[in-house]
Amino acid sequence: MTEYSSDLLRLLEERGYIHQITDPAGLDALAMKQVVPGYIGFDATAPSLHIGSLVQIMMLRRLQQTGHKPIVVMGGGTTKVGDPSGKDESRKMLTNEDIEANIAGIRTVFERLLTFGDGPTDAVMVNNDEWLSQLGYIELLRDVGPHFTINRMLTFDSVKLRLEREQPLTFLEFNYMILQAYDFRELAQRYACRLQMGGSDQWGNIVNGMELGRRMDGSELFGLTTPLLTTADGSKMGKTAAGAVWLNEAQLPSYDFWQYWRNVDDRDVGRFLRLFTDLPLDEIARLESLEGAEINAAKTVLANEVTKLVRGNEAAELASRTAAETFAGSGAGEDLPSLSTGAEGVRIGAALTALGFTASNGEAKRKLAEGAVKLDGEIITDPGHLVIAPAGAELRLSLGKKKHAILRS
RNA sequence: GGACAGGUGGCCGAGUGGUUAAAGGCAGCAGACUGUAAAUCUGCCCGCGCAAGCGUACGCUGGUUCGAAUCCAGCCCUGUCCA
Repeated sequence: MTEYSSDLLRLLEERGYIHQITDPAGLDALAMKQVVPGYIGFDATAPSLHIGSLVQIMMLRRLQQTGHKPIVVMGGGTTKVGDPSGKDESRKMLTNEDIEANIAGIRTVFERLLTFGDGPTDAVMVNNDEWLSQLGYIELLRDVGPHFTINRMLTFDSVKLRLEREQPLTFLEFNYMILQAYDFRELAQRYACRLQMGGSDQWGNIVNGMELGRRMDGSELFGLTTPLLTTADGSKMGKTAAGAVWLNEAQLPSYDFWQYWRNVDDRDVGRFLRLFTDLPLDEIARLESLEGAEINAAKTVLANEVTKLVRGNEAAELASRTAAETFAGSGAGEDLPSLSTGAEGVRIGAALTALGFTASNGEAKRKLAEGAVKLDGEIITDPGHLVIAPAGAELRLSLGKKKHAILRS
């Protein structure tokens, strides 16, 4: 690997963010002599991003940490179209109101991780709907159309895969890459943006944008992608079957967020510490070298640090304390989910479902039969069991080893 | 517009009239073992009901039949080739 002279590329390199750079030497030189405005685009398909986007968010943070300017582009306009990259399924279309609400939700996370403002290295957030919705079709065709050949568009993985798998790819989606290319060019004009970053699946889109900027305005633009983040068992990060690991509290309680990091695969600990925390590298090296059960200490650090960044100090402390009490002692931490049994009590299966531990009463019953359910440490198998928490006292209801809740009257 | 192929449970994929709530795999959950890890083995895996039982389900609508995911008709959707 190349030795970089700029703080930016050195930091990104040593922490494992770099997969490909269009012109490493050129970007390195640029970062040495000026503030580089760089952007990453985010979808506005949900009211929160999930941890699959966290690498990108952290990369903007690194950009700012090394004295450059992060630009967060919310894909309000492109969300209306839908990125076909890496998907076999088309995505459903959203209304303007949905998209607005989603953007407002997503913004909160960025405000924790980046410093916004008007200064030269302050972050800004823009919605690409601002310019995309202004575009006239004829105008777009005339200005941008000549710079794209269908021949080349067909060679991009996002398109090629769909075709090879004989999956539908609509004209609407096919246009996504043009709009994203247009974004880069527009940002270069508006903010003197020189760099677009993204996941490795965005390489084609990024290169298109660079090309478009060069052909239309003669600007020299750069692209940088991160490796596709998979967990050690090979699955894509951020999606569990139980649902995505959301960054916003409203979509996922901080206790669960903390638990996600606490439970990562041993093999992922070092990598994640480098990517998702600000801890110094020598400290990370030490944590990473822990072996056997010792590595649990490193996982706790990981969970604490990431939760602090994304959810704040208070949430991290509470989640961490709750975990210690719940798993080390036999107690029950205050941050556990809780349920009121009322005076009449609740059937134990219904309680499990109400807490979200089981998806249905049927599943709850099966888990009971399997002996997976404990009430205050005692295995309960009777699905008719009525739970009444005595006034002033707490009962601890558990499904398996990891799901715990507090029952109160 | 035409010919052909196809649309099955979260995903992949068998099933071409009855013991089919639907093989098998993946994913997932739980148990054992552990370290709240991985690997391995075991069990579970549509919903409602304490239960007997009931209700839904194989693109949609209708039909044939004692009985349909399976047969027939129309429609919708997707792909391939042709115009």
